[in-house]
Amino acid sequence: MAASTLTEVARLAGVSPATASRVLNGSARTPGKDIAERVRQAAESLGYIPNAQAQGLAKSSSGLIGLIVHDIADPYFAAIARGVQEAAREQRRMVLLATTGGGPAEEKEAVAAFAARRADSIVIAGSRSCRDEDRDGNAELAAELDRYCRNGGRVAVVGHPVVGATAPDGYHVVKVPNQELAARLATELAGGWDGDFVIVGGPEGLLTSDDRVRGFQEGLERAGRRRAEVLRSAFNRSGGYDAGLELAARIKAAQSAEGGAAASKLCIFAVNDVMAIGAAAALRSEGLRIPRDAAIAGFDDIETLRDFRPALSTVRLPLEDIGRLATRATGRHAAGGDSEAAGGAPAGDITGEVTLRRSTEAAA
Amino acid sequence: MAASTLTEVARLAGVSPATASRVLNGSARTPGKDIAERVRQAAESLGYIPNAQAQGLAKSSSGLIGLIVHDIADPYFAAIARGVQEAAREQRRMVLLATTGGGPAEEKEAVAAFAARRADSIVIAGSRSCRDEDRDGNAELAAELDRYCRNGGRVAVVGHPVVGATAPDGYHVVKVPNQELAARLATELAGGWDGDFVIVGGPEGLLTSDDRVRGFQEGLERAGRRRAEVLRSAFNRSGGYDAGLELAARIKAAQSAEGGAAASKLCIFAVNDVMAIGAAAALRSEGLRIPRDAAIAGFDDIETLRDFRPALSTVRLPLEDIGRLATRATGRHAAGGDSEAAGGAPAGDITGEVTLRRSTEAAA
DNA sequence: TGGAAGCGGGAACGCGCTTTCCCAGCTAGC
DNA sequence: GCTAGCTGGGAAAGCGCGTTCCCGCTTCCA
Repeated sequence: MAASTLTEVARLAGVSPATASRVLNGSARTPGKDIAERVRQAAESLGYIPNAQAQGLAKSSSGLIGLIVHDIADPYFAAIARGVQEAAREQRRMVLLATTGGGPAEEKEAVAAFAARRADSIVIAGSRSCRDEDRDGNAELAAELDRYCRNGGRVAVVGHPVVGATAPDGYHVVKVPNQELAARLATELAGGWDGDFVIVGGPEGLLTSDDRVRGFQEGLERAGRRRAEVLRSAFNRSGGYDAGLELAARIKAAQSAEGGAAASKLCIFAVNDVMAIGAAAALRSEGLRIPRDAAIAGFDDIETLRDFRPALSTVRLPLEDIGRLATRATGRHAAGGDSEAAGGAPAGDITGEVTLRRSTEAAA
Repeated sequence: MAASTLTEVARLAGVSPATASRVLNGSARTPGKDIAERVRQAAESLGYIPNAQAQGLAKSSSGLIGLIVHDIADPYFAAIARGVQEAAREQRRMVLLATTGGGPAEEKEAVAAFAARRADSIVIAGSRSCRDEDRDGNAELAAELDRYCRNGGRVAVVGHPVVGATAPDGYHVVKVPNQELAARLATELAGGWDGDFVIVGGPEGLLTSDDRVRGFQEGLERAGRRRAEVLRSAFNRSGGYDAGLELAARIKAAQSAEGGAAASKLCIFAVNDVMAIGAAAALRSEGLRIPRDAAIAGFDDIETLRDFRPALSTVRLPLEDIGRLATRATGRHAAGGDSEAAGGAPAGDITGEVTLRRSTEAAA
C-alpha cells in the first residue's frame, strides 16, 4: 500500500487535484474557506504526505542541499555539519550527506550524485588538494561543479576554491584566514618561547595545511625568528602520532646530549588539533611531558578536545558558523553581487582567535 | 538551462527515449552494441545526468536512507553516522540527515519529511525517552513510523524500540546491551575498588541512561556492594560538569572531615564518556586529581577521547558497526524472519567490551 | 518457401504533482 | 438590462523517466 496521493485526497474532498494542490501545498491562489477546510480534513483522514519527488519534478527544485565532507566522524567536519544542518533547517531544506575520504574523484562522484538528485545547492567542506596525483581528479571535479552551476545549482566551498574551477554564477567560497591566523599564532607563541619551532604538517599539497604552514613561518619571520622545520605526515591523529614519535626521539637525544633538561625546548605546531593530540600522545608515550619537555599547539579548537590536559593552545575557528554561512551563501536570495549591502550575514567574514593555553606555557 | 534529459540524449542519438533508457539505466533488455554505443556517446557529449527524482517517481523508490540523530556534532552520533554512511555506500544509496535535539516531536517531523522524500528506509539513533512530557510526542512518532512502515518503509532503531510502537513489518531494533555491559563494568570496577560508587546519570526516563544506571546497580549488587547513589543531570558534557562540581564539593568535605586524604575514595560512573569528561573537568577545576582523589569511568569509548589523560575507563561500543548494522537491517533483502539463517550479518548482535584504564586505578 | 518464433526498437501510458489555461457564475457599471 | 470584469474552480499539459505493449524484421525449422 503506497502512501495516499493528492488525487485521492481530492476525490475524497470532492474537488479537483488542482484545487487540492492549491490548498495543501501553498499556492498564489487560495481556494474558498469551506473548500479548503474540506480538503484539509480529507488529507488529515487519509494521512496524506505530499510526494516531495513529484513536487520536485514539477517545480524542478528539490529542497535538498548536499554536504560533502571527508569523514563525518571527524569532529572538525561534524562541527561544520552541525552548522550546515542548522542553516538548512532555517531554509526548510534537508541535507544530503556524502563522505569522500578526501579524494577529488570521490568528491566528483558525490557532486554527480547530488546533481542527479537535483540538490538545490552543494556545500563542500574539507581541504582542497593540489597534489600531482589529484590533478585529474581536480579537473574532473571542477568540470562537474561547473556543469552543476550552469544548470542552476549553487555551490559553496569552505576554504579554497576547487582547484581549476572557473567561477561561474552561484559558486561561492567561504574564506578561512588560515594563513593569517597561523601567523598570529606564531608571533604570539614566539613572544613567550625561546626555543625552536617545528611544524607538523599534513601532506604537501593539502591547501589548508599548506596555508597554515606558510602562515606560521611568516609569523615566525615577523617575530624575528628563524623558519621552522616542517615534518609531513597524514592529516589526522595517527599522522600526528607518527610525527610525535619522531620528535620525541630527537628531544630525548638532545636532552641526553646536553646533559640535563636545560636544553632549549621545542615548540611543536601541528596544523590541526587532532594531529596535535596525536603528537602529544606520542610524546607522552615516550615518557616526555608537556609543556615541560616540549610545547605544543594545534589549530581549530575542536570542542571535544577542550578538556584535554594540558589544555591545548590553538586557534579557535567558528566551525559551526562556517557551515552555517556556507549554507546561507547558497540560499535562494543570495544572488551574489552586493552581498554586503544586502544586509544579510556578510558571508566570508570568518575570523578566528588565537587561544593560548597551558600546553605552550614556558614555565613548566 | 536545466540539465539535459533522457529525451534529448535519445534525440541526439537518433533513437527513442525507451531505447536510451534501456542502455543508460540498466534494464533487463539490452539494445544492440552499436546503438548502445551511440546512445552512450550522446549522453557523454551532453553531460547527461539521470534525474533521480523522475526515476524515483517512475520506480517508486528513491535510493535514499534517512538518518535521525540528536546532534551530528556529538561524537557518539558522528561515529554511528559514519557507519551508516558506509553501509549506505555499499547499497549505493544516499543518506539524508536530520538532527532533532532529542525531542520526539522533532523526530516525528523528521520521519514525516523522510516519508515525503520517499526514503526507502530510516535509521533512528539516539536514546528513546519515556518521560511524561514526551508521552504525546512518542505517540505521534510511533504513529508516524507506523504509517511509514505500512507504506512499505523500513526502519531501524538503535537501542530501544520507539515507545508505544507496535512492531509492523520492516521495523527493526538494533539492541545494545547497555544494561549488561554496565553491570560487567560495575563488577570489574568493584573488584579493584574499596570505596563507594556514585552514578552520574542523564535525566530519568532517558532509556539508554536508565539502562546503564540499572545495569551498574545490578553489577554492584552481584559483587556484594551496596547500591550507588544516582545524580541526575543533562546527558552531555555540561551535565557531567555540573554533577562533577557537586561531587567535588562532597569529596573535599569528606577529605577535610576525615583529616587526611586517607578517606575512602569515590568511584564515579558517568553514563557516557562525554559526561565523564565533563565530570573530570569539574573535579580538576576544583583542584582534585584523578584517580588520586576519585576514580571515574564512562561509557561508549569515544574515539576522540581516547587520548584523554588520565585514560578513561569505559565500555567500548562498536558505534560504527552499530550504524552499519542498523542500515543493513533496512536493506532490501533483509526481509525479516530468518535473519540468522540468511547468512548475512546477524543483526542485533552488538557487543561491547569493558575497558579499564588509568582513571580507575586504585593506586594513585 | 512458408510460417512461427525471437529479437530489437518505438509509441504510449503512468508515476504524483504544479501550473497554465479556460470556463461558469457572479458582481458591478453604464 | 446588458455586458465588462472578476473570481473560484476544473481540465489538461507537462516535469523526466520506467515500462508495458506492440510492431517490423530476422532467423530457424519444417
